[in-house]
Amino acid sequence: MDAHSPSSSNESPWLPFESRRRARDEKREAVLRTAVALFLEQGYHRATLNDVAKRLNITKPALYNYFRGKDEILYECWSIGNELVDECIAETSAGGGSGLYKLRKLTVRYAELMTADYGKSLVRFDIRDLSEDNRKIVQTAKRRIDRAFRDYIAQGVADGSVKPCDPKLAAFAIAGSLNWIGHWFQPGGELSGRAVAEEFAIRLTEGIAKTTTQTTSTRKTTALEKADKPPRKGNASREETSEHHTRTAARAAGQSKRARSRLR
Amino acid sequence: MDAHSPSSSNESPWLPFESRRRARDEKREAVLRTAVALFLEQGYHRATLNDVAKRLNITKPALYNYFRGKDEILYECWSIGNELVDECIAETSAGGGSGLYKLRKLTVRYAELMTADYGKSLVRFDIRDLSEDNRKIVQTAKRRIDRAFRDYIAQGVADGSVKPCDPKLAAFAIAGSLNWIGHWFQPGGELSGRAVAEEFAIRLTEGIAKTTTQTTSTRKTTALEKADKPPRKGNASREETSEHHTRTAARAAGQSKRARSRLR
DNA sequence: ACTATTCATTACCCATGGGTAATATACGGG
DNA sequence: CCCGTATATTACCCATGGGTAATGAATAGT
Repeated sequence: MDAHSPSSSNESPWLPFESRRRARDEKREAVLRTAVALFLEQGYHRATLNDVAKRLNITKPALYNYFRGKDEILYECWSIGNELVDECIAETSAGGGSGLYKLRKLTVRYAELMTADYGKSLVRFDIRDLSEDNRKIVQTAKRRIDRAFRDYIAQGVADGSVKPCDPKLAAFAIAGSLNWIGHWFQPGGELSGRAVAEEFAIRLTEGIAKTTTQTTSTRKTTALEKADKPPRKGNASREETSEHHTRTAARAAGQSKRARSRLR
Repeated sequence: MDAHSPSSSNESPWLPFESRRRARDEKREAVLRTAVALFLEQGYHRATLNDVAKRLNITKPALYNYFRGKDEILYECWSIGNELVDECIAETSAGGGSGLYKLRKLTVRYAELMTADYGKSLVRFDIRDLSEDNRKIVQTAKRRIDRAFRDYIAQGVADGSVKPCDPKLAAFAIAGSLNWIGHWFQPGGELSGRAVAEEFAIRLTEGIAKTTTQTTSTRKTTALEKADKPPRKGNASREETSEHHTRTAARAAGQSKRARSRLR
């Protein structure tokens, strides 16, 4: 599994340190994966830190090596989900296309996020369980997501791909329906997350689209095929911020910007 | 306020008893009104029974004269909301009309419910906070609501008022959007509950309706005007079950069927 | 080998809050 | 006038669970 055995004594003295740091981050993420799953299946208040620890084969105080407290764990779970959404928005905004095209693209991706744990955490967790500071961050982020939907709709109205409507209410209607997926979707059902996402993307946007899509429900192509401007796909401006851990003595310092690894 | 002063000694010995019972029910409902408001604004777990009592100018143990415990209060709040929904469904099913008409009727009413406290309790409260028995009741009721949406859609597909689609997914999409209203709507905003309901009814059904409604958003007529079969309005089969209190010695017996007074 | 750091454990603290017991007050009926 | 019922209060119990202190076992670096 690990490629760094401590056999060769000198040569690359950084690796042990790096591998330690990596191991630590992996454990941190394991805590979050376990926590988000447990918070979702039992609810934040019913799930105890003992439960989380037990599922990881450790004890409660060990968790405090990685997090300041329960609410910080909650926040970090939410934060991962938020990063995933931010990526969706960034990619959608970066790629071109009509307002309708962007709206559908975001809808598909967002819907699929709602079928996975970290996505669900965005809509199932209660903002009031967070600290004052984190709560403000979350509120701001929520507004940003709402803005994305509204902007795409407004853009679609402007460029003619979307029927004239109130972007605010339309965004509420679409996002609400998507958010609700996070409440009812259970993996293992008859529908895969992807299938639900595709279906919802069509259903939710056909009402306001100028170009009426055929909804025969037996279609097997992607939800985006009919959008009026497929963008050139390829390099989508992968900005890699390469945030570095400044881990010093302070145990479990507030490191809300975790290394951008392939989570989930 | 009360018309029953104890001056005249005999004549109508029932009244004092009746008035006591009425007073009791009013207090019970006052508790529920306060509780639902508090549970919504603070969340069930953060809101304590002391908070509820304090807001009523009483103390915590006094609540136990009316309810067995916190979870029962939660259940009763939910139950009132559920009764309101049941009335909507009953009236909608009783009145005639096409599938689309019924779907829109239910959508409008349900949306408006979501803008009020007892309606919100249907979607904001966590089923896992209830006792085993009550949880089963709630789950059954939720399925019944879902069934209503699906039935109307399927009926619409059958009678040609709704485009062919998967009733299950369409119902999820519509109900999800409506349920989400209970999460974001705050009275006192720029939009009234009724306005939101009307707008959503149009927006959510126009995607699957065969008869495309004009969505100019400057329209001021009701959401139902274009439906293809306005039913004869009038006596809508008011079944009054006339449930009676069997209040005996047992303090706060399980009286999940409260007197059907004008709540809210 | 020696030492410092990391990370986990056991044992504990204690605020919170749902729920109960004992008790006081008001009131209707005989 | 007294009693039973209903309803409220004060004072308390105690299980729960987040969080901490003291401590022990690995491991890296010199």
